[in-house]
Amino acid sequence: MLRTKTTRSIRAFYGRPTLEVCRDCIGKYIVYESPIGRLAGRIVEVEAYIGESDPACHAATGPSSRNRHLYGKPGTAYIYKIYGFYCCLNFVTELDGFPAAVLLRAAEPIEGLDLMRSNTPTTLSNSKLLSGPGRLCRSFGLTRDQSGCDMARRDSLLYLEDRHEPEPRIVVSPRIGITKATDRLWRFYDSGSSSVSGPASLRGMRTAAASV
DNA sequence: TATAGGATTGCC
DNA sequence: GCAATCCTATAG
Repeated sequence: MLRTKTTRSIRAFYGRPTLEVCRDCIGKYIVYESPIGRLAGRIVEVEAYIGESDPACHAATGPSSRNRHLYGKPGTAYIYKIYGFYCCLNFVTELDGFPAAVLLRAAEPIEGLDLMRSNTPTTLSNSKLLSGPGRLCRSFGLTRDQSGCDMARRDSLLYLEDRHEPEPRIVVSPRIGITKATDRLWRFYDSGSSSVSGPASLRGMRTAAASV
């Protein structure tokens, strides 16, 4: 990653096994050069959704108008609306045509906190502005209008950035908020971050942290 | 065309 | 604990 590299090499970052991409995302930055200014957050929690054989993946029932971006090139943003209120941001992984993605669930606000607050009237503390997939999109001002954008392009307004910081302590757990395939340990988070989403019982250090 | 439910959040 | 609110998938 990412900005100093070519579109081809950025594409290669996304075009790998989803669980590897998940692990590599923790501690990286999600940046959005939004209409009202530059926003950035340090990613602390993601989940993997992998293929039509994953019952919890939106591609579980095959291609449709809703999930078509999942079948696009790695690095493609896939943003959908949930519960009629919120949006969730994913980016596509693996091979072009294979439906898999990483869901961004939480980040620590780094740049543009005032802009985030202007996007979302809220009483949340700073550390919680991007804590949860709905909050992340709301504070960033991301909607389905940005779905399908190519985050691997060097001129993309939405992209990942590597600030070459030490790798954080990464913990894995079952995915949360779903009812199917809850046995898969496809959620990854930085156990040292106060911005991880979910109840406290799902944010702490685990002794049985598996590796990818 | 009708209806059920969802990768959530915030307030009662 | 539950309502809010809308889009999609599925059934009729």
